[in-house]
Amino acid sequence: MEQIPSKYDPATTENKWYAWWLEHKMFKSTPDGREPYTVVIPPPNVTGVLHMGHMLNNTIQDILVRRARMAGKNACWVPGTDHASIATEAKVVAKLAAEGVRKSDLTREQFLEHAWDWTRRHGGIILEQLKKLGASCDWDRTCFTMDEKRSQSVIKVFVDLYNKGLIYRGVRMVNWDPAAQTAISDEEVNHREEHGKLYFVRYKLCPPDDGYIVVATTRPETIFGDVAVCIHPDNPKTAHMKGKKVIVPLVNRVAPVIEDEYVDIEFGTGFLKVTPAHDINDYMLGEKHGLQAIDVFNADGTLNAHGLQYEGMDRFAVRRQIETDLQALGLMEKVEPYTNSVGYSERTDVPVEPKLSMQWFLKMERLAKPALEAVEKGVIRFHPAKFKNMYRYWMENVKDWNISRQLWWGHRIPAWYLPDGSGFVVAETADEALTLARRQTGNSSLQLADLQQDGDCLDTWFSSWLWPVSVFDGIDRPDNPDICYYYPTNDLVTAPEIIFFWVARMIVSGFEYRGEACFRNVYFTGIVRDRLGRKMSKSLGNSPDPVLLMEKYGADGVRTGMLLTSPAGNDLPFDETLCEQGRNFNNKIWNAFRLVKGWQTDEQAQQPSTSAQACEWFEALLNRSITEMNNLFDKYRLSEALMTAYKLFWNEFSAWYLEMIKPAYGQPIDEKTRRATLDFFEKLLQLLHPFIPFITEELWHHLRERDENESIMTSALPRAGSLNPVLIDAFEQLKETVAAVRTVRQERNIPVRDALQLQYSGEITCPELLCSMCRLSELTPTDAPPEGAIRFMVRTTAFFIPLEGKTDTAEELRKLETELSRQEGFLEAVEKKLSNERFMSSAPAQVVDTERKKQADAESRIRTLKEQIKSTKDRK
RNA sequence: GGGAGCAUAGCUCAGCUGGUUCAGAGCAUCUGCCUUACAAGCAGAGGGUCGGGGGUUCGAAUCCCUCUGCUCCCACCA
Repeated sequence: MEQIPSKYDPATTENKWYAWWLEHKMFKSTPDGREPYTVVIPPPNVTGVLHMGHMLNNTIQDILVRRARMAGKNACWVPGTDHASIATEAKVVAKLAAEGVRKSDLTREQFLEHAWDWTRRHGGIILEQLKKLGASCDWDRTCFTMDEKRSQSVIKVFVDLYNKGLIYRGVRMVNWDPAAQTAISDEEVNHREEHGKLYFVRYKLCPPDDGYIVVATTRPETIFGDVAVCIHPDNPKTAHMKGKKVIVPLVNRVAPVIEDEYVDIEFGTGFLKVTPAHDINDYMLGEKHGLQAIDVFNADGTLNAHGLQYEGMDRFAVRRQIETDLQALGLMEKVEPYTNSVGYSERTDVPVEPKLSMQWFLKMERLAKPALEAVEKGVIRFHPAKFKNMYRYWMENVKDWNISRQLWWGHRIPAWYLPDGSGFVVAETADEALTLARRQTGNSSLQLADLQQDGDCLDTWFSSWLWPVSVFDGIDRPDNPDICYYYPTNDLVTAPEIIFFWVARMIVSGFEYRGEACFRNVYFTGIVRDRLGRKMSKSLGNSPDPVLLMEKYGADGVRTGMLLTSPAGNDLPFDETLCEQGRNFNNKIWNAFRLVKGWQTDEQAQQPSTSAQACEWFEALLNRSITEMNNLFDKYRLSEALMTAYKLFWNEFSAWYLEMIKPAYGQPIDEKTRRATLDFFEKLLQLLHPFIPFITEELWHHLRERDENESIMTSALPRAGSLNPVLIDAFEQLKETVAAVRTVRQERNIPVRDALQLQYSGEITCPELLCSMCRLSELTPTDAPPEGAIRFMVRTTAFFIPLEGKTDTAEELRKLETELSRQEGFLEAVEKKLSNERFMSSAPAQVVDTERKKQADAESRIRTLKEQIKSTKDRK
């Protein structure tokens, strides 16, 4: 044993076993006769690096996958990455900019070259990091949302949906990201409260009328797009303006005063400037009243020619300048501080600009129906279930999905415009497009060069929404063996933040392309927060580097740390001390192993009765824990399942069981006990393996001889045998008694090596173990407590330790009397209950029985306490 | 503005359809221990009137109402 160090070193073990698992193709899955268990990874950004959220999410997936594998299922965890079009394109643009190259100077092909280069250079790092974590993905199945198969699936789906009449093109007010220069969906906009200003601007009346009205606005820079001023038809304060015209400042455009109930009478001055091109509500007003929409911005957020002398200036610079200029012109009534919420782009974090543009949309109403129903009816279950409400609300009010993005990095929209703007065709390939175009135009001499493919690409989610189907090539080859076997997948583990972006849409596509739900359960993880409760983020710099954490505490340690405190749907307040706790736990296992491994066996030796009892007890306890863990896993309460195993190993197995059966130093152990112990140890390792795969694999191999290709990974999860609650309770009483004796030793400063005599009055359990665990020289029943003994009670049994001279009578008496009055109070309450007729008549018999038992126990305790007090007093 | 949820020991949480596994767990704290598996440890102990108030009931952490304080989602009044 000397050669086994007392500190477990995870680094070598973890690298060794991961390599071994890969080499032995342990994660590989192919369809067979077993029940499949499928998980698809939420594909991380291909050029991203591992953060704490990934750690949590992937640890959970790995636990579920490993457990399913040990439960005899054919477990398949498909890894992959996402091309993340906006984020990646932004990074590439920034990189080029740093080199002095502007995107606009490059052709699409040249830019994509750079993007692919970037992807190849930074791509897949995150997958390597997942391997450090121990992720048991079938790496041969690694997919990328822009690899050939996935791209083909996306295009095929687009064409299919177009042909079904579900995809259309239209001008809409979209959220424009001036930094990324693309439209983004509503879901990609985050609103933030912001302290800004409310400007009160004078609009002169159109001659012959004289004077002016005051309009309140937060965005004076959009004044160039003003085409009307709107009043509420019933507002007496603005009624005098009905039918009049005003002159928009700076541009001197004549604009009518229109009436609409949309205007809030209470707000501002009652006059609302109408800028249909730059505000979603104004846009609706414009539509309703037949107003022109004048777009005053360029794609990058600078003013265009409509902005007159401000042309080329940034929108925020213009806002400041206009404030000054209007003041100079005497057209600024006043400026007030004002708090309103401003939409920010999730990807680039710049304020979003409402902008009119031509986009592609997917009609969602029909598609959403089966997806809504599946969750409502529980075909797909959410954990925790509270997210059902959110989902329902969104699905019932689902809007058409803007699927086009004005980017190059992504799947290019497979639409080709005909010459002369006479329409377009949608097809999977350019050749098919040409054929279609020729047919549509009746012009058989049409050439590919005459067609112009749409320059936009598809929203990233338009590829990831197919993920559970496309990773098995189920779009292109819907009858292939993989998709038929692995689909529907079982569990999806993801963050609630992307329930609409991704989860809902996957469910939609699953029904549309496979006719059934894409998964059975969705486990929503929480957000990883720091000690102060802040979300961990790159910009705050409050996120520890997961790789460094794993180097410091071992992957097993970090996994334990992450899981110890993260019930589904709850945020995880991360603290490095959790990893420390995880590491300590692994070290505990390591040292328990050192003990067990160090024993010599004596083939001849008889099993002591204490060991026999301990074995019987621990087996019962193990069975109970297995049952508990099964229940917890069924409810996806993984933290609690881990805690159950943690306590079983540390508190029961190490602190009690091993102490009970441990032979004296240097003494051999009997074969029967040794075998039972190894068996328990093995089962404990198996129960723990999904949580801490590395150390359990290592020790499983050391525990006994194994075949070369055997792994704990594919060993069968232990099943629960009989529970024997009576035995477990007997041991609980034993443990309470042992603890009580230990307390006496500590309080009286009695060294462990001094044997004690113990007398008792009442029932005791497991006397032999009590003797050995407490180092008793004598254990005898008595009716007459000895003089001057230390006394304590466990349940209804009184114990006495004769220790002349070691007792403090006054203190003893005080304790006894405190306990007596507590017991009397308790008894009083119970008796009150039992004498209450309404209780007796309405409470169930079982409840009444337990009350009676309580009464009897309390009476017995009181009797004993009184006797003790009397004899203590006598002694005095 | 609309909706959902939460509030239990210093911290993170468990407590299922009201009644001894109802006041729990882990960590932290305190007190002893370097007891040949483990000081990344061992043994023991303390700690909460279950956010406030009211109600239903024989009985409420648990059900109802209300107040307070947090969190999240949706909408986006210029």
